[in-house]
Amino acid sequence: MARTQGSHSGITGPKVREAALKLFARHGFAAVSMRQIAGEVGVQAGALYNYTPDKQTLLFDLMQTHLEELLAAQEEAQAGQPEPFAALRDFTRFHINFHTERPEEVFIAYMELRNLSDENFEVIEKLRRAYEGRLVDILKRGVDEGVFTIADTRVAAMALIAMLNGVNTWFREGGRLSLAEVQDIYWDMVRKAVSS
Amino acid sequence: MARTQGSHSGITGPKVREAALKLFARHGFAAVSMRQIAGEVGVQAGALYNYTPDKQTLLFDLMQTHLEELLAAQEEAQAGQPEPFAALRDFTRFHINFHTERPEEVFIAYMELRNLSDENFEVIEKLRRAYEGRLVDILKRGVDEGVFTIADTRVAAMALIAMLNGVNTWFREGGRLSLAEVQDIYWDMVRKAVSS
DNA sequence: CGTTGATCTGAACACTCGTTCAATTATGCT
DNA sequence: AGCATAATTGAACGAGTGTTCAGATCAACG
Repeated sequence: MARTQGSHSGITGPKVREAALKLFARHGFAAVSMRQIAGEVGVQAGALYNYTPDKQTLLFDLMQTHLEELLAAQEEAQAGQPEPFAALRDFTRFHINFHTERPEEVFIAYMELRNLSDENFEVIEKLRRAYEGRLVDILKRGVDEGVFTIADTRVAAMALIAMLNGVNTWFREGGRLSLAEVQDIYWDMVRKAVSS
Repeated sequence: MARTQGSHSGITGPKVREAALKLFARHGFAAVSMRQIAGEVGVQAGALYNYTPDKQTLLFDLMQTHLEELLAAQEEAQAGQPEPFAALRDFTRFHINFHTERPEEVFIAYMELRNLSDENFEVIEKLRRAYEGRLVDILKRGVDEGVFTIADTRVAAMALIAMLNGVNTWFREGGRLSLAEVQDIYWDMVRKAVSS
């Protein structure tokens, strides 16, 4: 056997990314073999190399795509909100919404940084910092306009993002709280944390 | 060659744990081989099995020791502080202090949970929840006494711990901010987040 | 000083790993 | 219908995996 019936890069390609995403998130990059990914796709290991030059690049592509989508979505959600208070509220809700919708991507993007090569790490780190910068900008504007009271803008941004990321460790759709309730609870804490 | 000069379980034992700690934190459990650990200790791989029944137990022991020390240290730091406000302040400072002092242990305890067997995971998870419970208790007392205003105690505890854990991702001794300054900045945010 | 038990080596076992590639078959265009 | 090319197989490569264990050597105690 060689080329199989119905095989098409437009079908197998996404399948490979989905399988890698699922398995990397569940077991970790280093613990997942190319043969496992191939098995999940329904193909032999060799076939994966039509879709990625190597295992590491497969991981990198997943991370890069995720972070670029994050930045694009955030830009759209925030589009032209000049008021710092409303901007921070929107950022909080957007962050929770986007991250709970993509638990696997988020998990990988935070857990597998050390499995990236130096060059790949730099690219990802730059994207991560860009997102962080969006929040820093909002906080700075709020401080300038006297709306927020913050001891250290940079630290506050890190603290708030860490807090919001925490949602992913426990939130499950259909649990005790709805997503809207969670968003309200966190916005309440964020709001108070930057108030006087 | 066989037994080497100066070899002693009282020396090699701790060396093995230190090497495993360092390497697991740096490269991840799955990416570190027993031969690498042995190399770091200055011994052949087989000798490690005088100190652990297998690789997984080595990881488990590191996590368990860390969490038990965390619980013990927290208990001492908090000893008989009845006032919720002061208790929360002490908890915040203690948490930051303890975690920045042990970045490797903390990193492993959060990143390598999925490499634990089911039974080992349960043990670690119970310890983690016990620590979380300490904060929940403080928050509940504060709410009962009317000192804190919190929408959801459980969620607030998760959010605050996530926020405090975030310190470890960026704080470096000798950087722009001293540990005391960081503690003050975070306490300020924690305090406001649970206020009315 | 001799002996016992603790400690380590070095080789071996049975797999698994990421990656490559010639051969083979299906698809899509002319 | 014929042909180029896209997609996949299956075997192979060399290297590395956790773990076991007989045999060798050292430390400590009587």
